[in-house]
Amino acid sequence: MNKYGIWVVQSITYSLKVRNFASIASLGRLASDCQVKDIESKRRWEEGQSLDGQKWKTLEHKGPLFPPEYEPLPKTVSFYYGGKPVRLSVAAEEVATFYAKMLDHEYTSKEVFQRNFFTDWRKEMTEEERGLIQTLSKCDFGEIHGYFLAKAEEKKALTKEEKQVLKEEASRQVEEYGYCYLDGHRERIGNFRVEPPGLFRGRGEHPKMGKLKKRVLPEDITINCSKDSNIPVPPRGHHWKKVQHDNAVTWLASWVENVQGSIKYIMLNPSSKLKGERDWQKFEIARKLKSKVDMIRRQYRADWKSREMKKRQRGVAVYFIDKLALRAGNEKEEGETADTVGCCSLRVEHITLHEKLDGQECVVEFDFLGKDSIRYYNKVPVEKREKILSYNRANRAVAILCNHQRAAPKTFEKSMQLLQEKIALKQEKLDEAKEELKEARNQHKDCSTDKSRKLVDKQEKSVKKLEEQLKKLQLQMTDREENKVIALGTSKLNYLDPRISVAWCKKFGVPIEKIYNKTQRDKFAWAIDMTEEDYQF
DNA sequence: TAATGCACTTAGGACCAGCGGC
DNA sequence: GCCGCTGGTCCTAAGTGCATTA
Repeated sequence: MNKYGIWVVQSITYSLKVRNFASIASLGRLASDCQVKDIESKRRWEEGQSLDGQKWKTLEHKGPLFPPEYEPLPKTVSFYYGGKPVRLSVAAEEVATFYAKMLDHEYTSKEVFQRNFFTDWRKEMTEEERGLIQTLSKCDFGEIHGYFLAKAEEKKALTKEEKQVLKEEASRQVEEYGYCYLDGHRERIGNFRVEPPGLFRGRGEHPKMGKLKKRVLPEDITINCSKDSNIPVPPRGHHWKKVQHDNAVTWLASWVENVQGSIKYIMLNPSSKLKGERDWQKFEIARKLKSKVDMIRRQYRADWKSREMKKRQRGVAVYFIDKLALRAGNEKEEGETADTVGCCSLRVEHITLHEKLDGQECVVEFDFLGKDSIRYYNKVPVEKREKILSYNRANRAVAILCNHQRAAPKTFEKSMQLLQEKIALKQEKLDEAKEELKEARNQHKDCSTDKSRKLVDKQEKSVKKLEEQLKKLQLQMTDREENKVIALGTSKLNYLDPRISVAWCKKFGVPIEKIYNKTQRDKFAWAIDMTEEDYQF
């Protein structure tokens, strides 16, 4: 991700946390209303918080729990190829059962899923099997599928006592493997089981759906624990990939999964001290952000007027994150995951700009797939900027490129001062109008009549009008400031193809008089006459 | 400085137990 | 007793972002 992206991403994290201010504040009130029952337990969260990145002093656990070995199918259950029963090798049969178990799922109807499964399945076959089984459509997993359905039914039909035995066995496993000792506290582990083999189920249109998730062996697993603790014992006949004692991390065991090459971790349960502390810190950051958010909002608004395109883009990105709580949108490797985006990775096709939509002006329509391929669809009215400013910026960019500079006009400071006074006056009027509107609304609420309704309408219009006038003056000020030492005339008259300007005016409904004076219109009469809005340079 | 690695959080969906209605 | 609904838990994919490396 580029520097701009990283800055945005950091800002985003904080602004997303702002979303939680209301709930955090209410929780805070709730907490203060309650008696603190257990000061000891509070201390527990605060004790030993290390500033040097150490996450624990002692860590002891039993290692992860492995899924059961594959149990071959009974002789009576067969896989069929081209209508004939075929006895598969254990490795190929196991992968076939993964597919058979999923037959009811929509996944198996998807071409990508089928292709990935078949490719990976063939890798597990013997030479002889590979020679025989060449087409998925000739494969019949029906009997295997039926076998597993029957097994599920059998499980359902177990007696109460039999179910109790299974439950007790599960509890025993949790007791044995589901806890660790961290700094002397017995803590629940979040996921103490190694993920079982199966077929990868990505979300959305994932290019790797159906690929074989291989069985994880002790030899794949790195154990993390205290040096002086009882080191977890690997299953008989196996050994760990590595045993390390890194207290800068919180995980107990890890391995690399084969489908995406990412690292999987065994970590603590959210109820643990470690996770609780981090959660607490997260909300503390959000609290700090609360005092900065006004400044951030002022900053991104100021950035919209920046001469640098990067800053303007950043300003818009942060504005949308703030307004819509979009995710940051990191870069992703193409073809490796589903095509999903966030704020910074949005593409042109995800956005439609409407001058008017559903009675509102300047509406941005978002339509994209976000995290987990969940569709985001939203129509958002945004703050309007004067189009003339955009034109002048383009003009200015050329002038800067060509170094068309000028001395600041002698009257510049004075005229800016006047403009500032005008803005202040307008702001005052706007404030007054808002007060009057508030008053009118209150009166209408107390005693609702036609007259009071009309008064509210009138005041609303007045506020809107003043807001627009104020915005216009502010834009004028920005434009003048940016133009202070730039001579636009030369580039406008000599370097900018007037047809581009004319087409732009036509496309966006900007009167040509706004950009060309009488002399310029005469000079460019040919362009005004011949150019349509779709003109391409 | 960009790319990559690593560690962590977030979040959707599967699964399961409990419950009420029929 | 069966069935469907609901809510909680578990599982793991899919994000984010800091740290490290090239």
